[in-house]
Amino acid sequence: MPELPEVEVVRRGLERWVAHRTVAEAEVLHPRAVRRHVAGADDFAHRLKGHRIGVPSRRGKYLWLPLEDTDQSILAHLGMSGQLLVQPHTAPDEKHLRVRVRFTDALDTELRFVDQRTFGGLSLHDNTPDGLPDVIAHIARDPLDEFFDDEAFHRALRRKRSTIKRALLDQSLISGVGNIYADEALWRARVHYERPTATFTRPRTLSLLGHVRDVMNSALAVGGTSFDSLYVNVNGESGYFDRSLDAYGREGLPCRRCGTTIRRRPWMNRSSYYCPACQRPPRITP
DNA sequence: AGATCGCCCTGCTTGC
DNA sequence: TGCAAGCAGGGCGATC
Repeated sequence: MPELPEVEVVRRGLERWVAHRTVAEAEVLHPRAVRRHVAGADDFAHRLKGHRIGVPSRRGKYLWLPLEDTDQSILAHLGMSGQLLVQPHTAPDEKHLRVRVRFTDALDTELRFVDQRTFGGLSLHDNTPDGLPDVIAHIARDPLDEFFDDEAFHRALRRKRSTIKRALLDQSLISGVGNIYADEALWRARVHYERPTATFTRPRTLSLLGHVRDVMNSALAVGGTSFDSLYVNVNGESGYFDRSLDAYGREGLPCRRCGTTIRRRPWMNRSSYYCPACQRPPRITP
């Protein structure tokens, strides 16, 4: 499941292998992969043709490739299973290949969007004056963004009548955090996933943000080592970092801090993993 | 109007 | 053994 660290690894790969190349031709093999491009697959392909790719950017789990000499960008979201791969022309088509982009230069590689579950996709959008695609203007800055405002995040938490994990997954409050890194950061911060956001003190918020950043930076460091010149990204899963997870996916295993058995609880049609001793449930108020 | 729910999608795993 | 249910889950539109 690509979250911020995995998407950043992809962005870096694109910067190295795709930036500054000119599109010769784009081919959409599955219309659902470009469903956010309202004008349709043919329009998407047509508009890419002949344009040079700029330096890729990222916010949260979204990344985009500016089209030079236009005021537009190719927006990409990997969803659950999406991959952006740089492959030799001769590599056989992947089973779930959705979009192919060929370039005008003599390099023997092309860009491929491969996505089994098709939750992800590519689309073309106008940029806002800030240079980000207009359709993601509502996505908050992510915790690795130098302009992320910790104080504003704390105030937003205090205003909300919600619980902390919902807030961490709310991409309009803080972006880039998914189910895995939410559980990991909460475990590190010793906070239960259902703690009401209104109970957060400033030190607790800042501590949690610190753990969010720590776990993402650790994952990013490991993701970098799995980089391969053929593959722009990792493998679409958690990369090598899954070996370092302390909570997510560890139901029935001992907490690495206190030895108590890690629990899994159904939550919002997914799962929350936590240590019942380190992460005490909030007191129920009548 | 903010919070919550349901749907989209496929392949692997689990259980009867 | 075979089939079906369960599970993975981000984001967005609909609903309360």
